[in-house]
Amino acid sequence: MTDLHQHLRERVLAAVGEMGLDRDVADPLVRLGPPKNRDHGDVALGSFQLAKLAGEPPPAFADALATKVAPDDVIESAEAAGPFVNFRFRRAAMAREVLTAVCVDAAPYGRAAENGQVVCIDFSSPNIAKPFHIGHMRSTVLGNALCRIHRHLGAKVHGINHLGDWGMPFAKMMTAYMRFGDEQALHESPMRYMFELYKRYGKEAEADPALDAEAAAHFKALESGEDNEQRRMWQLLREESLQAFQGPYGRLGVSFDHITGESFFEDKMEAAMARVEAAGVLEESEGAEVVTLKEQGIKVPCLLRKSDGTTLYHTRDLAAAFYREQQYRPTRILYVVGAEQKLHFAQLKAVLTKMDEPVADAVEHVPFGLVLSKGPEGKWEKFASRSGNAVFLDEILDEAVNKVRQVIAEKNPELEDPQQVAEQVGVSAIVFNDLKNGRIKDVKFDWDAMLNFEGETGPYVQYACARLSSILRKAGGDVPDVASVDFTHLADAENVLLTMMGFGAAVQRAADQSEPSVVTNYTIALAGEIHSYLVDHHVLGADPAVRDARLVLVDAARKLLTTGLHLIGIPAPARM
RNA sequence: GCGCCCGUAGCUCAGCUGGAUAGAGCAUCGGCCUUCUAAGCCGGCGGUCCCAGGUUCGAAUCCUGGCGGGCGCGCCA
Repeated sequence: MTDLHQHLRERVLAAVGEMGLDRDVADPLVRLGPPKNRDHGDVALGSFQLAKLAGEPPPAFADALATKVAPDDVIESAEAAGPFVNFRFRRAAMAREVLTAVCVDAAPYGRAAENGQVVCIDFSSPNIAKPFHIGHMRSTVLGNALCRIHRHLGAKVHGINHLGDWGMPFAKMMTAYMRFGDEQALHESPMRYMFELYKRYGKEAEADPALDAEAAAHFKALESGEDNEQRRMWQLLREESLQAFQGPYGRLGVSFDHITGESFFEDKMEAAMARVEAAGVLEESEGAEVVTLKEQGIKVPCLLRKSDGTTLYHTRDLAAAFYREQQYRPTRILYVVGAEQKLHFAQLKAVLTKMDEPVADAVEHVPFGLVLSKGPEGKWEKFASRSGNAVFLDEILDEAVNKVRQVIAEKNPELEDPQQVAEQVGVSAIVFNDLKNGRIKDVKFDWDAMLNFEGETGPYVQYACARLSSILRKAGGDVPDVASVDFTHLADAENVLLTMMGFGAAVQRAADQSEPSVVTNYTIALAGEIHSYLVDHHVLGADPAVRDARLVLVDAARKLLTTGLHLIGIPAPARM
């Protein structure tokens, strides 16, 4: 909440108090929000519930409330409109509040002070025995954005890459490599080659079921902890793939605080199992060790040890939860993992609950939809890496970057370092597209839409930043001191200012709902206001006092847009 | 079969947790470059908010029941 909103809220509460309502009772009913239509005012209050409390008809109550909130140096007007009260801030006050706060980097526009929250974010976590394809991108970019958003709000964030470097998928890759692998080919192009092995294994295992048994045996040998061939194989493949993954991570601007894959918990699983057993919830079933969860409302039990004695995904996630709790003391642990694994995380949380472990409350699955591609009949269908039509992320990014390069050649041929800008804009277009819609929605991977850089796209927002940067550059680089600005000159920038004031609320909502798209859409809205404003408000040609005020506005808008983009992992080039 | 998710303009989606006349972008049609980047701006067209009940002063939003699509349901992750 901005200072202006805080002030308004105080005034409304005082007025409501004068009207005979108990302040504490009324407090939660004072819900100030943006009005349906901006023409109505800056902030609206539906007085239905307050009126009910006062025993008056809403329109009469709204009328009385509006007269009680007299104008002051912040509030310009309060007008009743039927059961609603519409408030307007003084334009100069809005400009002062926003521009000053942005300028000194104060919260909620700038990064907040430590707030005591500790948030673990388990994201990306790819199965490194598979190629890094488009499907891996969602968790990666969503998690990266959530890390940045929580950090901005003052949380201590632990971004964790819980690599899938253990278990059966890895064992299958080992088996394929040990049967028909070639070290030379592996070194040449690890990701491509492993994808070939992956496909070949799938094909051969279909014809020869013995392959899966072999893989299971290899996994058992690996998990024995002995220094054997399997372990050396595991090490080799793990290093190669991890290396190969650095490419995509680098291009996406993603980094991790901890890369602790499933294998990291190899020596921590027995302790975890002992803890489950000590809690008295472990049962034997058909030769396996399970925790039944009927009383938690989940029909299927959670398997923690297979009948051949080896561990499972759940075992490692459980060990990881204990480890994170003891190591980081998190208030929240977010698992940014596809919606198809909902049951898995419900089980994980239920097991911890049944064990009476407090960390259960921190566990929070952040599910997201699938990536779909257009099928032959125009129907949206799942990307299937198994059938071998997986699209490598690098190819997608390259295609977008190439398209951007063309656009640059066409629109801004004199741009220096077009290659770097193309990379920044092209990769962002793909990332932005992924973060634009609510995460639970399936992403429709539509080349035409993604390579169109007009409208609600990453380039659209970056373009706004570039235009602002250009103005500042042409002004000579010196932005006037905020303290010297006559804010009355910015009355015509009310739409920009109002939108800027919504920044904090957007970031907060994104964090609360684990929904980066709120920030993405915010950047679109602000960029739109800026584009509109710049059309008929020239900065450099204006009278000195107006010019100074507008320069400060431009500088603040650029800062805020840059921050917004940064929060979703996207750079803001100064020229494009 | 059971559980969960989704259903809003031709297409892709918002809709701030129940409020005012349901909003954007794309596509389409029309207008705007002698001044800071036209990857832009302004306007037109376009709606049975899947259907039927219910709760409420008020429902796209909450509840029940359908329909359509998707995902999941013990030794994979």
